[in-house]
Amino acid sequence: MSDALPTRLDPASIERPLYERSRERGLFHVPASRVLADGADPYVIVIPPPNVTAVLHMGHGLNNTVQDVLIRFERMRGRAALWVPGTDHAGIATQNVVERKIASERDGATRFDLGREAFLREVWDFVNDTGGTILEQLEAIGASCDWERTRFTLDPGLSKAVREVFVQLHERGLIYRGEYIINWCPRCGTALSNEEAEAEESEGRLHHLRYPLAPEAAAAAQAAREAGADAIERTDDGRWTLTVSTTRPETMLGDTGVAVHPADERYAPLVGAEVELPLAGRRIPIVADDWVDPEFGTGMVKVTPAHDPNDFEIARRTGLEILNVLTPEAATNENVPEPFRGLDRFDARRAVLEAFREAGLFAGDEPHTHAIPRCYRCDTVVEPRLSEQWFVRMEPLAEPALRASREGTVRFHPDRWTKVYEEWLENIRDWCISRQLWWGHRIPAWHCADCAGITVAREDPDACATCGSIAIEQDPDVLDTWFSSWLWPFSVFDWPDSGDDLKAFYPGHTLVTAPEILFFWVARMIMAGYEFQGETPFRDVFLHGTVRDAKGRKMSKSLGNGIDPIEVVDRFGADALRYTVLSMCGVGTDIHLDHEDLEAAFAPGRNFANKLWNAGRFTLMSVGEGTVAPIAAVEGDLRTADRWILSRLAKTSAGMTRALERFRLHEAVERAHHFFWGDFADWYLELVKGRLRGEEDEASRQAARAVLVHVFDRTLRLLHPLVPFVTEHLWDRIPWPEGEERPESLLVAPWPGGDPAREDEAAEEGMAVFQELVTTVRSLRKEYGVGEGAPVTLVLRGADPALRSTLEGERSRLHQLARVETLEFGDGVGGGVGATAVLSSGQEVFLPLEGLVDLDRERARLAGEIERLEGQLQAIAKKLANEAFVTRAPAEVVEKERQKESSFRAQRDTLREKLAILEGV
RNA sequence: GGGCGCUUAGCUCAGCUGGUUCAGAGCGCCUGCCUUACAAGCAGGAGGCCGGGGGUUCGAAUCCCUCAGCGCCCA
Repeated sequence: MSDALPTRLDPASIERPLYERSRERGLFHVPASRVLADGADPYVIVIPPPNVTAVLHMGHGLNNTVQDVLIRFERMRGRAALWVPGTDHAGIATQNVVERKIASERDGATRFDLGREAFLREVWDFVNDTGGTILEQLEAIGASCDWERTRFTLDPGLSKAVREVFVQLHERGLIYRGEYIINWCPRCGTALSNEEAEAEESEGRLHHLRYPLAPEAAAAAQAAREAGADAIERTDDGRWTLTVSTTRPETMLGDTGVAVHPADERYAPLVGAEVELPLAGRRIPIVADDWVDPEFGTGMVKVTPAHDPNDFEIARRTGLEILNVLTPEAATNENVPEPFRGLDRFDARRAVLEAFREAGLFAGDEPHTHAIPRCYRCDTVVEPRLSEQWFVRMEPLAEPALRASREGTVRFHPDRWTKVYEEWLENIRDWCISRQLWWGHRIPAWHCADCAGITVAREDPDACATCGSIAIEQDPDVLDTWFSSWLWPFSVFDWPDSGDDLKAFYPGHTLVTAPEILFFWVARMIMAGYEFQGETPFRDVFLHGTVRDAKGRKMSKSLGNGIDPIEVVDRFGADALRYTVLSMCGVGTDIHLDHEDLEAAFAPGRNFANKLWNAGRFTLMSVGEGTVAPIAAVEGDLRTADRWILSRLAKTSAGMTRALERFRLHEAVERAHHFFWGDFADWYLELVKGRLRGEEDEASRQAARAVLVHVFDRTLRLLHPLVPFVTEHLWDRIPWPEGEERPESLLVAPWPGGDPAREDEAAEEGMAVFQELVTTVRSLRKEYGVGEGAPVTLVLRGADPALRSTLEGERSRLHQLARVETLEFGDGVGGGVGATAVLSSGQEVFLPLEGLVDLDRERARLAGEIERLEGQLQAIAKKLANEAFVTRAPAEVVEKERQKESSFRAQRDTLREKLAILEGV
């Protein structure tokens, strides 16, 4: 394959075909037999399933790029690397979308107008039409998922798993049904779990309301007042009142009591007395309960058992009545007096406050910042509501999950999430799993009309398990979507059927996700893993940051600050997208991308891919068509530069391996970049140009070709997980060393782990001197405006014989890299007018530039340098004079300081002498 | 209220187990280059009390305490 490559990479023309080819070759697919029969070491990632109706955003882009890097890395390391893709049915979200669609298409029709069956057909049609979109989009960014294993949480197999789990938990007594205060979204019309009700800080008001005490409580009120109860007051008309505070005044319509702390002596006389609840015209008792905080507010709280979880508990303990005053839509219901009936909760709030003002019972209000829970799907303010729901008892499930992190079986990266995870589990609360939706897994429980018994079964029952009646009806509710997601690590492998896939691929290895769903999903998966498989679903949890815009705001549809990854891929290529986000993917840090300037935002990736492309072009062109020898065959002809680049390669390979193993993707990218761009392209390619052109002997040319091919091959392997497309395109075109077997594809070419035997300190030191010399000459030339094309003479003084002979051999390289026309050596410090600098080892670098060098400027420059060195020397002298340092610091550290001192001194002395000479001119 | 994290160049961030000519990278900026792979590039440069204060240590951007500012999670 020697088709000429254009000077610019055109990602659009190469990416898709390469992806299709790899897929067709079956490189993404991992059959269980790879593990069970061939004994390959499995490496398994299950995708965090995106919502089936979602379209790809940058969060997905980052998340899946990270997973793909890990999968490609482990695949190259020879493991059976399996990445299972799929989607989540996303109960509320999907149902909302389809409900809106129906409403707009059919004149405001609701799902109730259609009926359950017809509505579900609509949803399925919608999902079947649009459901595959996001997975196809993943292909565009290069995700090497095993597409033969794509799963959907509503697939028959996964639905079977959900049902099995429900039944098993029910059998174990871990699922129960009961009436409790749950989080209710009045807009979605369903219960939510605690995790789905997201608290949001907001500025509200705390209202103080006066409740009159019943007349017969006057004496008790008097006593309380005397006991220091400031909240007990007498109004102008002689009535006694108490004051309570609330942020939700409308709930007072459902108050059934007022509570004080039992040990609060101020209110002791009032316990048992009654209050005349304003507006409602009811009498409610004052009760004592430990939950009340005497320090907070007045120390008296109104109790609204049907609309507050704490109040509900108080009512249970003290026997207060429970009165529901809101409809499912959060409007006031028939349990409130006529004037307040049928009002939306916020209208009711205003009406109640107004009524209190009119009655003279309003005791003022004040600004109050508090956390208001909102529905995580539609942002509506969640209403605590008394409702009969299904719950999972979580404490027994949490125990092994907690132990897993404490014992290090599951590790979080970054580590600080461990504590967050453990604290959540330590304070675990039961999980409300029923949802009043239609889209999802219907709860496998049947209610009997005759005996009220509930039948929970794996197969749909014909009769009540308790009384045998056939008057049974399935529970109308569906399960929380997360109730299927938490089974994902094994339900994708056909559990509860125990087939080869489960044997081969469970437990998995790495989970890659965002911290937002640590509780929702990650913790629950671990719990389910232990409960149903007896072991953790994965060992490592990598939690990456959030993608934000240039101002640090989270990307969102409503802000319009999102970036469409597909647009990025179309314009700059998947490689550019991947490289860019990876280069910013520091452990635990968010990623900032400017949505208003995609060109700038993705420049790092685009530039890198293009640079690689061009380095590849050059390599392929210069190596040419002839046979290439393996490295071993040219060992005797290797030059310092060859040994140097092989040494750098070895260190880079080892470093990248370590970085990827530790999920330090940003570091892997940085090492790759430094090696490829800084060492390989900037220096090695420049250094071998002449040899490749045949400016030296044939052996040197063949050695250069061999090293170039070898190093470039390994470089492409190292870069492949990061930028899979451009690397594969180039790799396909590399000539292969004679006698070596070419891997089937770059995707499965063995990962270069680093060869310690190739690390070569002598070569690195030699190159360092050469590089310093070149850089110094370039810098001096620039300082005095010697044009880049203009040749110059270099006088190097004080070089030892070894360096001298090395540089003798590099004359042409010095010419090429720094336009050094003539190289002269000398001893001592030279006279003459020109530009001077010193190498770190003290040799004088002198460019005779009569006429170009401004002597005053040169003197000032040298003086400045001398001053800088003096400063360094003083600092070191101080250190070395410190006996504590010399005796207590490790010997090699002290030795290093001594070396630095002698180096600085040599540099300074040379410059001083030079300056003295110039001052005499 | 409880917990966690962050603060290093104009911007976004590295800097691991305290010690390398330790203060770095990318982007941006300045100067010069269309050099036979690459102007999406090359060469050279400017730019920082490592948030403030205190401590531990022979030695602190790095460890500890404290203050300030910002952010996140839980109640």
